[in-house]
Order: sequence, then structure tokens, then C-alpha cells
Amino acid sequence: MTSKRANQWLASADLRPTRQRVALAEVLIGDGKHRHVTAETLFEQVKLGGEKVSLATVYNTLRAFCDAGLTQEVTVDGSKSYFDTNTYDHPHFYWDDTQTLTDAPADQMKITQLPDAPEGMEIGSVDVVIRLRKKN
Amino acid sequence: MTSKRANQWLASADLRPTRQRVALAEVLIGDGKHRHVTAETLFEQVKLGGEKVSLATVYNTLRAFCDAGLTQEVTVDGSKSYFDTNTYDHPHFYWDDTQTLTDAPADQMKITQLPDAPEGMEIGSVDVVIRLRKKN
DNA sequence: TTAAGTGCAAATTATTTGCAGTAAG
DNA sequence: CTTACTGCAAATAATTTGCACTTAA
Repeated sequence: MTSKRANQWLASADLRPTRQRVALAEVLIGDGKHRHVTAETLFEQVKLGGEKVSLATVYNTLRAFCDAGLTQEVTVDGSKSYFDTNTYDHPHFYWDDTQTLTDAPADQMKITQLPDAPEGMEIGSVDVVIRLRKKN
Repeated sequence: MTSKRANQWLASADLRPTRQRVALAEVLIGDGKHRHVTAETLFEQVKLGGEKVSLATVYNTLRAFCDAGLTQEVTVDGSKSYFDTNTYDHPHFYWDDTQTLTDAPADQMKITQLPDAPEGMEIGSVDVVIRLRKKN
């Protein structure tokens, strides 16, 4: 049962609902919750779901989703990129032990003052990553 | 003229002052100012200074500096890593057009509220990167 | 001396790309 | 039909590593 949601999500960005894209979208937003994946983890998850999508396509598709504004790329540890289905500007928790990324409650963070953008520049986004480590 | 500063900096972290390390330290903190480099840019700069250090050693040395707490790794765009000689927890400007990283004035930013760390976790650091893009 | 550091070239990891085949509009 | 999408395998980019050689202590 392919959720209508996934198809609408793709349609909203003028992306053709190919079998692979729908499968990926399904995993990403099928239940309406936000998700944080790497190309690799998404690849695994879609395979578990029984669909076959090549890893290259996962990469290309995530890139396409980002270009279309459906997802947001979050860089956290230099090696891999994470993709977040929540495109609203919000802080993240990065769990050092499991190397996973989750949303941090945005309402519990307040930045009351921000440096001014230098001459001729403007602020594109403010990326906040709160690194968590296991307490002792 | 090899500054005393570079040698002291290495000594403070119990790192042997080899020719290569001194050369790199020289570029990094020779004038007492903070610097933000990638392995590649540091490699270029040290070459301009007339010293010969292999790229692998630049990578290994930056890693050693980080392990020793002399520098801090900053991740910003997923591909390369930046190394910052300012190890104090502070925000960064990332200039999208030139792909460079600079310090943002810490005193002009105020985070008055931060999400609590989840059960059993503690906050290691709060990484803030302010992305700048050329104003139109 | 001798353990730590260095340089190369080869290995790894994450990601992108070229191109022939497949499918959506 | 026709153009966009997909899959594979090869290409690339950033970084690490194995190992013989060098050097600081």
C-alpha cells in the first residue's frame, strides 16, 4: 500500500513519482514523522521494505530531494552527510556513541542575539548541532 | 626565524617539535592569531613558506593537534574538515562563496536557553555555524 | 639507541558521474 | 515518442594506513 502522502510529497516538488522515489519517500515520510538518514541507512531501510533501489540512485535522489527543498542536508562529523525531512530551521542532537542525528526540541532553545552578517553578506541559516556523549 | 611560540605550543601538548610540526605550527599560530585551515590549505601555505611537508603528514599532524587539544575540528559542508586554532567554544561564519571559515564574534551571540540533554547523556559541545551568502 | 615521526604509494570511505537501458508523461 | 530516471561500474575527493626510513630525546 503506497501512501498517498509520498506521492503528494513528490508532486509538491514536481518530481516524477518513479518506483524508486516513491519507495524512498515512503520510508522517509510514510508515517508523517521526521526522519534523519544517511544515504547508507536509507538504502538499508528501503531494502528491508522489500524494494530494490541502487545505492547510486539513493544518493542522487537525496540530492534531488534537497535541491527541491524536500529535505535538508545536515553536516555533522565531516565524513557522512545526514538528510533531514524537517526543513524548518531547528537544532539537532548528535549522539556520539551511535552516530545518529535527531531533532532537538526547537522550543527549548533560544538564541536571543546573533552576530550581524558582515558587509554585503546575509545569513543563510544558523546550524546548531548539540553533541551528546554518554554520561560517564 | 622559528618563533618560540610554535615550540612552546607543541611542548604544551607534549608533542615532539619535529621540523614538520614546527613548520605547521608556525603557519597556524606564528603570529598569535587564530586560523581556520583545511589540510589542503595548510599544505599550500606551508609550501609557500618554503618548508617541505608531505600532505599525509599534514593530515596526520592536524589529527595529532586535535587529539592533543591544540586545535578543534569543525565540520561544515560534509566534504572537507576545517581545523581551528581557537579551541574555545565559539560560533563560526561559513562563507558560502569562498568556502572559508572564520570566527564569528562570540560576544554578539547569546544562547539563553538550550534543550536539556536526554537521559544518561550530557552535552559535549554546541556547534554553531552561521552560513553566509553574498547578498544578491 | 630507540620509540616516535615522516613520506610515499596504496587502501578506504563517501559520493558523483558516464552511459546504455527503462519508464513516466 | 521523448526526455527524465535508473543502475551499474568506473571515476573522484578527502582522508587514512602500511611500511621502510629518519630523527628527536
